[in-house]
Amino acid sequence: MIQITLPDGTQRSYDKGSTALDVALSISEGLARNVLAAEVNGEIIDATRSINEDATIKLLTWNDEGGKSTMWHSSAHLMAEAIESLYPGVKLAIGPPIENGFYYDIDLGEHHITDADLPTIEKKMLELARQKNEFIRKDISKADAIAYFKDKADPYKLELLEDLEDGTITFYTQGGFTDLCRGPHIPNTGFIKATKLMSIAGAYWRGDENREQLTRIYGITFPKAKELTEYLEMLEEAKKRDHRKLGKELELFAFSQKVGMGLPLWLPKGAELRERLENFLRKAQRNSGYQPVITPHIGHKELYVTSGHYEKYGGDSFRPITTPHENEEFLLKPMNCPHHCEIYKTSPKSYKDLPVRYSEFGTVYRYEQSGELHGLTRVRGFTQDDAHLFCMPEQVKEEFKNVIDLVLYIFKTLKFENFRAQISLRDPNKPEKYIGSDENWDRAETAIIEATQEKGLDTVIEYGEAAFYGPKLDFMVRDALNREWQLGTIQVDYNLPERFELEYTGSDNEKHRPVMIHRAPFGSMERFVAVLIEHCAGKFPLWLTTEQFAILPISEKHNDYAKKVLNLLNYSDIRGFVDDRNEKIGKKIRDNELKKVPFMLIVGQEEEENGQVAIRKQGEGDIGKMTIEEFTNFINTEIEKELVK
RNA sequence: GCCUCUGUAGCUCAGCUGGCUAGAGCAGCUGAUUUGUAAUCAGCAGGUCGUGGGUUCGAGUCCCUCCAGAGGCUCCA
Repeated sequence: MIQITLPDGTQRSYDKGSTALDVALSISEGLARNVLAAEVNGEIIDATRSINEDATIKLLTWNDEGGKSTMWHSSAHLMAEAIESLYPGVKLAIGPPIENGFYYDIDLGEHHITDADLPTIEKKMLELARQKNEFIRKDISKADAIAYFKDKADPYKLELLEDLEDGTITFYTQGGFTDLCRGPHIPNTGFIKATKLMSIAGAYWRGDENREQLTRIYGITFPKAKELTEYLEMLEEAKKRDHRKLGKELELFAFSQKVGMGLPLWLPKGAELRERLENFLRKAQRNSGYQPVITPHIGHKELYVTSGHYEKYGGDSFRPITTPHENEEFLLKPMNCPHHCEIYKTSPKSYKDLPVRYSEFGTVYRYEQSGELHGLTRVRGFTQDDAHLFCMPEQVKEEFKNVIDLVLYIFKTLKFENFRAQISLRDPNKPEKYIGSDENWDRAETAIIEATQEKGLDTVIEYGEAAFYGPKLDFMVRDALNREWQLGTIQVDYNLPERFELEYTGSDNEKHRPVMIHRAPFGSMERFVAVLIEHCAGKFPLWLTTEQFAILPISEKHNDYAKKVLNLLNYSDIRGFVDDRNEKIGKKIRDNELKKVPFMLIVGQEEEENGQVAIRKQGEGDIGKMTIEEFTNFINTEIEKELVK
């Protein structure tokens, strides 16, 4: 007999060789029907494998990550089986589960698969799934495994086998399909009730662009058809929120081939939105002791040779610009920090001057491969909400805390409630990778950790993720659809103060080297606006949006009254316009709803007679009549509610 | 950069296996209408079918080049 401990702590005895499925069955039949795999002593294995020793086990169902990934791994095998039967002779590479589903990399040889073929494969998969074929695990010797794949002439599996040790190799078979696989798998294919193959992509064998390009097919499966429908609906929702789509519809930004790809053009409404965001941060920064600076868009090549950026990035960057006669070389500014270092050097600094905080909305240009470009999130020219803080080593912690406050203030105001902070530290085993003294690194790393703790931040520590010049703290934000984006960043830098020979005079009258902190709460205005658009689905907070209200006259007779109302409201510093098109009221309402204007003020005879406006809230409908003054107070209160003190 | 797919009017799209002067809706312009909570009606205008080449009696449609966009390009049996 063996002792099995369940997650709630209860212990039960079972015959030696019992399976997780047996355990589930002894608890309830319903549970047994849903068990996909089991975590036994921390390792995920087949629910059908014998357990021969005392163990702590957790039964994994669709509700567990481990259950999902097992199901998707098995789905990859199922897809491979379907493809192999439809396209004989294909060579299989790898087929793992991923965050949302699975993929399989396949060398199709003579065959060619396009999107139009995917439904056929899906159909075949479901047909095979309905056979409820069991996944059968089998230990196999390396020699036999090699023989098997030599027979199949599959070079990829043979290459994988090279790295495996005899005695640890297993095959899994379901129906007529056998694959080299570590497992685990679900008990049988019958669990797979719904499947959708998402896309076809190219992928290099082992991610190496010098090797064979394989065809990768992405897919996802579900135990219930309804869940697939819900998943597809979620994707539709994501599409509706896509900032590229909304950016076009709401006339926020555009791209032009003539201007160049990856170079965004901010349209009037987008520019106004961005300006408001910038001013919001400017104000917060002024209150936190930052000083504005402005630097040019290009800089002498020497500047970047000094900073080290030229050596590191020069080859993968835009080529230098040269002056016509002297042949002096200038670079498009890839970063603002070297310029700020030169500003620091314009006057001698005393310890009494520190910290010095220079801020700039600095536009930088970086070459990105054409395939990497994506809407506003990945561009070649963008504006960082950059600042560089120069301080004494012992001030690092305090400065970090101040920056964290600023970042949290911004996130709170814009309602990014789901975020996570990642601390990136040195790789303790590779000290040679980093510049700066151990003492300073220790101090800075401790400072970051303490600062985040004191601010009550939920953080993850990643060792070896620090830049060579210093540790950092990054903020990853989840948008309304649970997708994660890196936005704000705070980085300690020992490198640039050294390279630019920055100094300050200490209280001991000696020269010392300051520490530099780079920080950007938004990251870049472009990326931030993109994430913001997707986060709020284009319905910006009232304080930020360009058109807070639209006044809709019922007929042209009321245009004059509408303009009078507009003047009064403009006078109170709220923004809007009169929709005086010769259209019926229903049409005006529809158009302004689609433009996501937060409030519509409908004015007709009644309102004109009583000095009122009829308010309609975007997405909600009629909310009653108010006088101009009442509306002014109402909207100001709404704005007030949004802003964080 | 590489792979798969896509590229028709400002926007969203139709145009089947190659065959009359390339269509629709929205947006635009002109006019009528004077409107009460998600699309008033009529007329007009708008396209070198991404680009360049090729096949053909004939190309938006087939083939190749290039350009741009979308999804991908080790989450390792």
